[in-house]
Amino acid sequence: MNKPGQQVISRLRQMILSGELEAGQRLAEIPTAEQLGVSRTPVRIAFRTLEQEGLLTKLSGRGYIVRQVTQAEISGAIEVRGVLEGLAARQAAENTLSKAQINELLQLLKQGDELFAKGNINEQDLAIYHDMNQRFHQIIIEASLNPAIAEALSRNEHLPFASVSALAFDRNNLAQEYRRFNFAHMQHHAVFDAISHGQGSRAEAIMREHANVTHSYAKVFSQMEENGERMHVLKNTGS
Amino acid sequence: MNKPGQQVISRLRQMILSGELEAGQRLAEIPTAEQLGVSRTPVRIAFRTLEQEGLLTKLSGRGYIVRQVTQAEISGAIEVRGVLEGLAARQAAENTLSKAQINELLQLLKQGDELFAKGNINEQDLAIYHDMNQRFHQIIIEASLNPAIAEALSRNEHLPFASVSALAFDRNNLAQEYRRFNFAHMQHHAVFDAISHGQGSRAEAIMREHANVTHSYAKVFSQMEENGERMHVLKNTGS
DNA sequence: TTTGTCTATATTGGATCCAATAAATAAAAA
DNA sequence: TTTTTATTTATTGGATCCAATATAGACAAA
Repeated sequence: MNKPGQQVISRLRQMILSGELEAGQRLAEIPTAEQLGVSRTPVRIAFRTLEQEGLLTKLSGRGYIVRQVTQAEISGAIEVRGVLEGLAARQAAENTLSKAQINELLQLLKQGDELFAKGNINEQDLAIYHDMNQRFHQIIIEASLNPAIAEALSRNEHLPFASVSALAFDRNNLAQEYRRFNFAHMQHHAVFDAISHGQGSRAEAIMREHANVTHSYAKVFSQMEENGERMHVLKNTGS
Repeated sequence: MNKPGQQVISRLRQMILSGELEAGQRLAEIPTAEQLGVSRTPVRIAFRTLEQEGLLTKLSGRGYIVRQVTQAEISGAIEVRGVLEGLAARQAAENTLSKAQINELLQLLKQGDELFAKGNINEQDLAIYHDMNQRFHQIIIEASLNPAIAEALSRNEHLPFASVSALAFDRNNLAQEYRRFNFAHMQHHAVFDAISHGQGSRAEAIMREHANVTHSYAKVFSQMEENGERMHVLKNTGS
């Protein structure tokens, strides 16, 4: 539970995902152990774990380095996410949603509708949308009854935009964000409709296109960061 | 390189993949360390590594257990493989194959053609086909220029049939296997043709169906094993 | 015979130490 | 001044030990 080993893994993962440990930074066992106040053993195990998660790269004799993430890597991961979530939607359509799943999806869709019914959106709304969005996607993945999808998606959790829980928005242009997320939410409706009617190909196509919206946004994000502008990313950074 | 740690990981992985350590079997640090002639430290790290690879499941106070693999898990993983390799073929079609890639693919296609030109097939031929098949798929994944695909596929390497390098055949019915692999190889031709002509959707559809051939075969495999019949699986078991 | 409690055993997680290896720095030679 | 060699420092991998925790077995009571 609260053993130092698990805490070391979680802490380091959080430090990497939050940017506290920047890409390119070198980490070694002894200094890290001192910094975290533990012996080397849990740090050694944490490093290997995070290496396997794709967050660290091992140097040959000088510790580990926080992985640089390339734009091509992010772009490719969004494509992978698109096909995997598309497959999840297809398989969910081929299965029968449970009553509980239907009810929860309807509840989430209604929750989203209420956000957009106001005609505008603020950051608090977007945090709510984020949670609703995440749960909506999770249910579909669960409804696929295919553990390999969640497994394959888990490899993207550390990449900006490619994580199923990631949500990026431009805080300086909330009117545009309102329209964009409203569109995305209407895609949620369409996916649910397709799944409910057992329309696998339709569900898959919508869900793949749903991920492509993130794709174009990742490019805008890169340009804004080059221009020194800031974009806000909402995602989970916990273990 | 040949440090005990790496050897322990490789050795255990091989023992699991070969069936020497059977699904459901329990492993603990101390007896395993004794058996392999090392201290507990590399065994501890190996267990965690293999847990992250999906080969072991941790018990709460009694070591690890070799993971049981369900038929649904295999089936789902083959689906995932289909969409990922389909995406790879699509992206390869959207990129430009290098001269070297084209030449190697042509060489591999020719090699396969020669196998089938004889009008029959034996186990030695199938071993050659296996290597040719594996390399063919690898090139397409490389040509996609999308590292996330290989990354996501790597999660399936331990599952029967879902690994890109797996090739199953019924050694008691080589005439049927001849026809089946001939068909699969003609799909290779079709995929190459689609990619060469930049036909992304066509390439993706063929490749997805190509994986589905494995799908139906995995079901036949289950029935044969229940009937006590043996089916031969060619795949890589190395690290 | 069954259930509860206590004890013994098995097992893991972490700390510490030692040896091997890699990298950085200093000193010597060209 | 530059290059090569030697030395020092940093770092990792593995071994061993200790403490904590979980599990199994033995024993007593109902």
